[in-house]
Amino acid sequence: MPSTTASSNKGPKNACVPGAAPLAGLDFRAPAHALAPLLIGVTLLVDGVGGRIVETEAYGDADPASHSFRGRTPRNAAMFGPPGRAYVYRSYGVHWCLNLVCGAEGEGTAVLIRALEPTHGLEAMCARRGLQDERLLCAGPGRLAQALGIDGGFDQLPLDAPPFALLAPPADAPAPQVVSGPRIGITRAADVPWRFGEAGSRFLSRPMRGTG
DNA sequence: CCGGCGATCCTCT
DNA sequence: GAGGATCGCCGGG
Repeated sequence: MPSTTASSNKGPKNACVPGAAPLAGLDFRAPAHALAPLLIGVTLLVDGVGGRIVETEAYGDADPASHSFRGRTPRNAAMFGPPGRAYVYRSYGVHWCLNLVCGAEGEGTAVLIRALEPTHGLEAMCARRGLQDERLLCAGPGRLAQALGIDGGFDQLPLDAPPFALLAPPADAPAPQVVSGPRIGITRAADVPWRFGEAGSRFLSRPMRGTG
């Protein structure tokens, strides 16, 4: 169904940018705790490889668990830049982890992508991970970064252009049931229920215990 | 199935 | 100089 009334001012901001990848209709100016559950069910691709987001965590303004809590540093600079870009950091000196910067510019908020249901480029992901087991390909922030080939060179890259792509779920797809619970692997603000996941998904990094 | 620990490196105290 | 927004392996129950 071609629309002759083309682009209204309600459309995505990047709708007319040549070469721009879709942003799945998401508004990255939203606060992290509001955006994080909306990302469940969205497909995340890097160079066409990736899957459906099934687990996220919000890291907010004045959040003691956030890398941005003690102010801007060289490592977390991406968090204080414009929303809609990547923040990639190295964890435990070994793993890379991907965040999507959101909120107001300079606020220092982001959403950590914790798990994907693999859907695109299974062969490439298995090769990078050295695994056959589909369930473990992207079940964790370090695992999914390895599967998608994400490293420090992806820090600060915009999410609305290659190699990144964010695809909204099909219009006829049932909305995923999203549950929340405490975030994983942190010591401060450990009770804040800012971990979000698709209920019943077998691709989570760990089972969701929390309430819906 | 579960808990413990080493890897590995950079950041901030 | 300590400690991670982690992972995978090892050992024991």
